[in-house]
Amino acid sequence: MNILLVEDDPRLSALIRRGLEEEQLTVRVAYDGLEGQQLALAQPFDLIILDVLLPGRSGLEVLAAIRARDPDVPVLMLTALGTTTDKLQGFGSGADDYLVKPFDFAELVARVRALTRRSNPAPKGSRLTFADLVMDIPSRTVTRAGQALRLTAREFNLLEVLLRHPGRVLSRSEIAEHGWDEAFDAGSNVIDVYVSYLRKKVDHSFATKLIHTVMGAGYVLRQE
Amino acid sequence: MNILLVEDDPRLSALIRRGLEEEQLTVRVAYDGLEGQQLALAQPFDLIILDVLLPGRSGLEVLAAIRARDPDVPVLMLTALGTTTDKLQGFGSGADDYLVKPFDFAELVARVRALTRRSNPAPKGSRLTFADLVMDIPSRTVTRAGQALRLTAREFNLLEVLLRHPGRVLSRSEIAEHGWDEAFDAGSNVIDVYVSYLRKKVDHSFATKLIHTVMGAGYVLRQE
DNA sequence: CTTCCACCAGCAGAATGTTCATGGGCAAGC
DNA sequence: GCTTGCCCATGAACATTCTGCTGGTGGAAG
Repeated sequence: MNILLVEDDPRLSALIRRGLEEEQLTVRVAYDGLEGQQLALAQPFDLIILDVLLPGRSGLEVLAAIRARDPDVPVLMLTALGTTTDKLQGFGSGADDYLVKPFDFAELVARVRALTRRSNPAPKGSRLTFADLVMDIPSRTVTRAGQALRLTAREFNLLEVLLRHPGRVLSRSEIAEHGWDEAFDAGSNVIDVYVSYLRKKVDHSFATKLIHTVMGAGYVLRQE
Repeated sequence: MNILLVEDDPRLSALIRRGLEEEQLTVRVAYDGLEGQQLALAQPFDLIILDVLLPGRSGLEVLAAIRARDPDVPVLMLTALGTTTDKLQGFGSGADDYLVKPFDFAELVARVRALTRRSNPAPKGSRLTFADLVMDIPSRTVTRAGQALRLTAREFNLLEVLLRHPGRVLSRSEIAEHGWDEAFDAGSNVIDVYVSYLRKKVDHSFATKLIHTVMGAGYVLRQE
């Protein structure tokens, strides 16, 4: 995880850098606004921590320049200016969070984590979960409430399709597209049959059912 | 933009609700933890504002339950507990932001905006709303005032047609075109019957009616 | 103000459509 | 040859959709 820290106070920037590196984050430091802006525009970062009061070019100007080019990168403003007006200016320029000095270092880390969490969609494709249902793709195992389920290949594929679109109603043809190979007879009831098999293994021995049918539409993975 | 506010203090929740509604946001309020959790799991929100100290079930427990199901929805914790330990607990449970009471209302709005800004690549056209009626297309769910409605396929189609042309009077043949397939007997009263079904589910148990008849012309979705 | 009539609401039951569960055929792997 | 997984066909159970009808409503004409 790559972080850009723009902070002119060398003592503070060193402190923050060291702390973040202990959290397994990679930190690049810029000591004035211009340098920060150039770095931010030159390479992609996962997060930018930006002081407001900077020599050369204010943090707000830098933020505006960054947002013009990249509206998505998370930016955390970090400054001694704590009035609501200051905060509104920061958010107004496109900041995602605003932390007032002096701050507790643990809180900074927590906010950094919160901002970066979403941008890095956890090792996706390796594990899908819904409620107490857990599917591990590499090992092709599925458990519900910790109890292992023995699924056949088709059943596994079908459940995978459902797990990739939780809460969304999937029509039979959508399911067929993802879980069956090209040739698929629309007049067949294979999908119904496999949903039935799946239910027997996934839902039958549990109180809360997860697989639901929506008449005239298809099937959904839904709680309740 | 749909927001769920979980806050037991009626004065404060009314205040926040009013303020957010002035910002063109739709707000649903829950007054205890259990209600909040049920709502959060029952329908998709763009943002959840969660008090920590709640009767029934603490905000942290509610957050954990939400995160188990939906790791993506932005959650802003809002509480009087302002120590770093409290904040860390909040972030640790999966909060995206943490605001300590008393707070400046403008800052809350700014943080709400910051959190919802990004999350909006919501496939447009995926949700239709009118007054307190919300239709979510992917999950094929419809709620009024947060309460789920069970609609059949036809009823759903019909309501969708109405929701796509709010305030416009739709003739029977226009409705038939969109909600029924080609072959449609003009001499039939099917549409009247389905409007009747819809009314029973959408309007009957609410004071303000949304579906209105325009004699000699058709039907219209209108408030008042 | 009353009458009339096209129009509409709502019901009940028939017709239709959809889904579920099952048994059995077939093919592949052991 | 036996087991296992995959698929099809069938009918029963169920949910939905439609039709036909009765009674009610509202507005224009008298």
